Amino acid sequence: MADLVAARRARLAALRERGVDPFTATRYDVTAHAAELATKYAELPEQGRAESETWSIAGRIMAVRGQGGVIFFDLHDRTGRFQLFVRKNDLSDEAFAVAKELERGDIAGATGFVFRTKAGDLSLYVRSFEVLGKSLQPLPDKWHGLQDVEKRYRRRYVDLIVNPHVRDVMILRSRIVAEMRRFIDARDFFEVETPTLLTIAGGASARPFRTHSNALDIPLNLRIATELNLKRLIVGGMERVYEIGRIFRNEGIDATHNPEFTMLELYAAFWDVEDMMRFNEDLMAHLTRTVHGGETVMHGEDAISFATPFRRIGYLEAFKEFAGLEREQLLDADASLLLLREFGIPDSPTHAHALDKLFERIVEPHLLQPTFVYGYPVVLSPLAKRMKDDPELTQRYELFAGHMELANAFTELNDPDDQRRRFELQIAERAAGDEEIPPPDWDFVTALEYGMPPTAGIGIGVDRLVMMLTDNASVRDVLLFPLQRPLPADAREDDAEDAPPGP
RNA sequence: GCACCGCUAGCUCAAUGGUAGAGCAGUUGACUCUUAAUCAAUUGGUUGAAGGUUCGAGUCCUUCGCGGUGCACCA
Repeated sequence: MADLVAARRARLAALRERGVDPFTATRYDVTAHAAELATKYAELPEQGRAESETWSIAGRIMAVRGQGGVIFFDLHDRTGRFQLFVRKNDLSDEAFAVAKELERGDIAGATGFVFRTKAGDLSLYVRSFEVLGKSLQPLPDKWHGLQDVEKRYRRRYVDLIVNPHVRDVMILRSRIVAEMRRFIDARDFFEVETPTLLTIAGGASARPFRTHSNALDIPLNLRIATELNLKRLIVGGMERVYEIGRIFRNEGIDATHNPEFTMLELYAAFWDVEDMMRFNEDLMAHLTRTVHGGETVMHGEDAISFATPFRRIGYLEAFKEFAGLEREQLLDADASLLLLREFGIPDSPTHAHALDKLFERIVEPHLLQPTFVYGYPVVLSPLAKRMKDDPELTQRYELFAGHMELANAFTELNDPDDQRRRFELQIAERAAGDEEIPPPDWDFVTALEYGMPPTAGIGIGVDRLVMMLTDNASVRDVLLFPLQRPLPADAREDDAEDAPPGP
């Protein structure tokens, strides 16, 4: 290890002796990228030379193939690979000597013209080049890349350098979020930013991360949802708002849960849940079409079609269809607890909790193709408006695909008295031992007392959506820097500061 | 939190309880159209950590660390 770094430092010294210091370089005038050149010169004939056009390309050297008087380099930039061809006879002795010092991992820029080699490969015939940076660490195997998942997550930069697929996924994620914004902005929504630091973290059910404000000397929580603040903006008359923001939940970490994740929440005054369902369908279809390139998405072994309209099934109807269960068995708290035993599921502290467990066991396994499940019981939906003709259910749906929950939407409850009663019920549930129920946010009830227009809202888990559209089974593979336990040597901040990585 | 699996050279991987190895990378040399370049030579190890069993441990046992998967948890 130390030897490999020492060898690279020796190369650095050799470059400096020749008057080339890789770390003094500042800017490089890039006039072309690898993929552009490949497209532009795709028709260049065998042995062709486009000498009249000069290009400058820059990136990381990922392979060096010395051949005596000529050297081939594989240069990688953000668009892909391009080969550089350096010939001793066409450079000064000094410049060729510098080229010979370049190694895998170094950053370089090269200027020249495009030609086709005898082997038929497009390459840049290098007239001049510049060393733009030096790599002092050895890169992983050029053929196998970096396989060790722990190292991939801890040193994502190395993963990105050697595993092109990782970069592709992250670029696709960026495009998904961009397309999402474009689609929403075209429908006259305001993008807003609400606080992540809150005295009461409400709007969902999850344990929050706790922190402390020195200035105010008060405890604070990181938000677990953006819901309540966004609805305050609806009360305030902003009518259509959304936020794509980071949410923090102090809970378990597994293939589909990271403590911090990204959620889109969007609210539209004067819409109801049916409007939202159509919006949701159109958004999903738009994303699969523009970003994924087709309506059908592979999910492991399964093909999932996002062609609209999606399947719709009632919440109670689903239980009936998949397990023959009746309304009373679910909506009665005691009966639902009996069902848990029947299905061999551990006891639940609350009715709401029991229904979630039953849904997960009985219904979710059937939800491969995109499906709206609508009409959630009011006990599960403290912020949703009741159905007009069935007040035990709410105007709420969740969208599932690939057995994963992708979206949750409802017509928002805007009756302050009903909202107050539901918060009071939650106090009881919290007291009954469900630590994930947040304390009530009474100011939100006050906001509703000022009057909120009828409104529909939706939450979409961006990470899971990206998982779906990139066929990744783990949320860590769609996050650039998934949370990892620090290594023992780095666990104590003081020690970490005492021992910087040596030269 | 529980169970199982994994951790060996910079990377990818081998090694019945019996001398820790290969390929790539690196180093030295050859080579003016290579592309996993080739050819010749060559360096490199606290086998995640600490104990234990044994004549002898990468291998068996215990504890610990980190990761992965499953379960539990997670509207």
